[in-house]
Amino acid sequence: MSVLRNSRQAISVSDEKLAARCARGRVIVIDDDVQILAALAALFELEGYACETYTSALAYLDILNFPSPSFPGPCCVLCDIKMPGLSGLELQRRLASLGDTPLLFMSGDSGAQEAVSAFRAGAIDFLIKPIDVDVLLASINRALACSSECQQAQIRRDVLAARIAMLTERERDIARRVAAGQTNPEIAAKLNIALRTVKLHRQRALEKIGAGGTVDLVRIADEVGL
Amino acid sequence: MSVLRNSRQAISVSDEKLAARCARGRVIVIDDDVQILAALAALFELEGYACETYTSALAYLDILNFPSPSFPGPCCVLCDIKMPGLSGLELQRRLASLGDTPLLFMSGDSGAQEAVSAFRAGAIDFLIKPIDVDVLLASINRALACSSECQQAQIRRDVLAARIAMLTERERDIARRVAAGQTNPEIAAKLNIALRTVKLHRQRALEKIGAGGTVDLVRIADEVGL
DNA sequence: TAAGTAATTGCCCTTTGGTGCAATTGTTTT
DNA sequence: AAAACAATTGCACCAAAGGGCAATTACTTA
Repeated sequence: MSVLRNSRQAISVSDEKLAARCARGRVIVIDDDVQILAALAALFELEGYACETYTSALAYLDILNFPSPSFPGPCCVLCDIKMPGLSGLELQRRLASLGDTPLLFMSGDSGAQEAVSAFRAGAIDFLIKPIDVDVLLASINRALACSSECQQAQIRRDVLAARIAMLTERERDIARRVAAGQTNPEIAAKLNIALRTVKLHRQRALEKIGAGGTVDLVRIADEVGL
Repeated sequence: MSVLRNSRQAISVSDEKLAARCARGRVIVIDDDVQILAALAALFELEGYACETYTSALAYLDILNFPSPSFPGPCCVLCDIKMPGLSGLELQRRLASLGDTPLLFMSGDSGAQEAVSAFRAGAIDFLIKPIDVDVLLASINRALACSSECQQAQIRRDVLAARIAMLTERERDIARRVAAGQTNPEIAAKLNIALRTVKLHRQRALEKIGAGGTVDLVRIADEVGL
């Protein structure tokens, strides 16, 4: 039932459907039990999500090393905590430095200690087997919603950061001062340059950043820094 | 060893020391085992924190109902999860609606389920007995630091909210529009009032809010709303 | 009823912000 | 060396922001 997909596969005719599913949400399931993988994959696909399955944490990490073009959309990882090779908690440590994909754990007979470690390290949820389907789906929904938000915010930050990167040193400096509330004459005095020069840099900075006015600039400065 | 303190007690000569301890951090310990309470209280007092102990969740909630003047400072609750009467998780539910005091749980033989429930409901940590003293203190430190941050932010928001509450409807409306980037002439046109009037309200709003300029107003508006 | 508060407006003046036009200088890239 | 980019400045003009002064109107409160 379950189809193992990785992002390296060639573009095929089924990609349209896959893209649609990915847009809704992509669930990455990692478990050494193939039966469970199959069952979960079937469940998630039935719910309209895209699903990728891996039989080990390493297999998943391998895929991540190929920054292949994947369909956009929210994404979360559902991972068994007890697996041969890399355990779930170890995977979590390695993922932490990479991105901000929400991580959910599944556990059979683990004690409280593992759950605590998982949450401390930032896990978004910890599901104890036997897992209720509704609870699982609700949890996955939360995780995907969280991922979606993060991604949107990240995209916005990236766009703005790219624009800010286009500023020259002078422009950035003056934009910073403007965002700090300094007036043009004040800035001119501080930098020992002509008022006209300040105005010019200020204007250029606003243009490059794409801020409609000073008010926008302040918000952008507070959001992504300058 | 441990001294049970509640905020209703009369001001006494030892209050200076207590105030100093509270400023460093106040740990509220709830456990039905008096031995443990005594030991923890001794530990925390030794570390320079103020410590209040309660033998049941209800006893603590009772105290909260008397909004008595307490010394300011960061504060956290360390609570056994398994207690007669109100359990730790039930206490958590009731506290959630009250304030944002960080909550830490202690647990002897609880399963993962309780830890998961605690974290889902926002617990800041979950300590499994036997508890390592260093781990405990580190966790308490995190919680108090968190509390401190929250309190500072809350105070700031309260101050600003109080100022904003002094605005008249007109002033608030115009401040909103200014924060949204509208110019005085635009606002005047929208509201069908004279430019001079807009300027006056704008000026008054900035004064009352205590914003040095438009830049400040934008930040305040984004932080506490208008 | 008198005082106080809030909203309103006009006139006038200064400071800031926003731009166009034109030009100079130094550095970097092709 | 020519072209391109960044920083700089002067002059002039207009729009917007910030206030001072004075006055009117409507509504609420002591």
